[in-house]
Amino acid sequence: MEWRQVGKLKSTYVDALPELVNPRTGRIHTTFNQAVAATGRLSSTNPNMQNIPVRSERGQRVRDLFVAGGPDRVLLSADYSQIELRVIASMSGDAGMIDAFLSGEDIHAATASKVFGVPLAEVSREQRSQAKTVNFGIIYGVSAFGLSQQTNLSRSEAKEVIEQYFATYPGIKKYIDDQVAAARAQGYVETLLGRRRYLRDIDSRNQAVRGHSERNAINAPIQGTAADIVKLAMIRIHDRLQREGLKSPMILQVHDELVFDAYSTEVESLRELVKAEMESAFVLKVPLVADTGVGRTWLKAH
DNA sequence: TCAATCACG
DNA sequence: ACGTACGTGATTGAA
Repeated sequence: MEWRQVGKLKSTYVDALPELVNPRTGRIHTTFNQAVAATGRLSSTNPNMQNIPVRSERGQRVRDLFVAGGPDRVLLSADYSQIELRVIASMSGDAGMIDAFLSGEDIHAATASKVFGVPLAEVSREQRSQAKTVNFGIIYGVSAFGLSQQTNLSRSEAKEVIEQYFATYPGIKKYIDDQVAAARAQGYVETLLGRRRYLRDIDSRNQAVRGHSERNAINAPIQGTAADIVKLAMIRIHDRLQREGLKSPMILQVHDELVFDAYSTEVESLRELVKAEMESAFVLKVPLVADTGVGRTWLKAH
């Protein structure tokens, strides 16, 4: 497994990326596709700059190779905190999840506290980790089987955790049922901004095919609304950079993160501008929060 | 050309 | 009885 990890990093990144450096600019120039992903996300090719390693230690050494454009510059990274969970909280109107975000709670710990019925301060690492897995799973339409595969919970335990989750956040259960019903009635679901995903297999007699379509009905409005919001923020940031005469370019989008090649002289005003535009790009029933970081490398900007 | 694998959010 | 968590792109090796 270690051999495979090293081989992946070498062939896909260490060997391939230097070949893609433009001799004129000395930089790598990706292409962003705006009409590929079914949810409205961007995708990135030749090379894919949205899957640069970061999770493993060896992966972090690769990400550390991406540097600012000159000695007078730094990379500024700004990323949305929990944007998809905030979107489902808002779209579903679930009072408990909305309250958790309004109070600025650690959403995974808050979920664990409610689902497992323990005080917030007594949530164990294991409980928080399981709650985090459920929170992510819910966005994808996970089943008890899927959750049991993803955790060390048995199937029956996973079933109970999901039931407790829906008892804690009844609005989320309703959101899921409503989106699947909307897909059946209309043949599509849509984001808060009206982007549609058509689901032609929603009535399939093949339950695996139909199940896939139902999970798309659950997930697409969430992932798609988040994508819409990020795009709005990008447009507004670009406008303000131009209007206010800032010269630091926006160079990357990684779904919930924007990266800028910032001139050191501009970095503080840029940071304020970017954070403000990301957090006000669209008004939900919960706050949008964007965290920023600055560093000489992409890794260190986090 | 395709499936399997693995990198990311 | 059946199938089982969303969205992508690049590389590899076999057909």
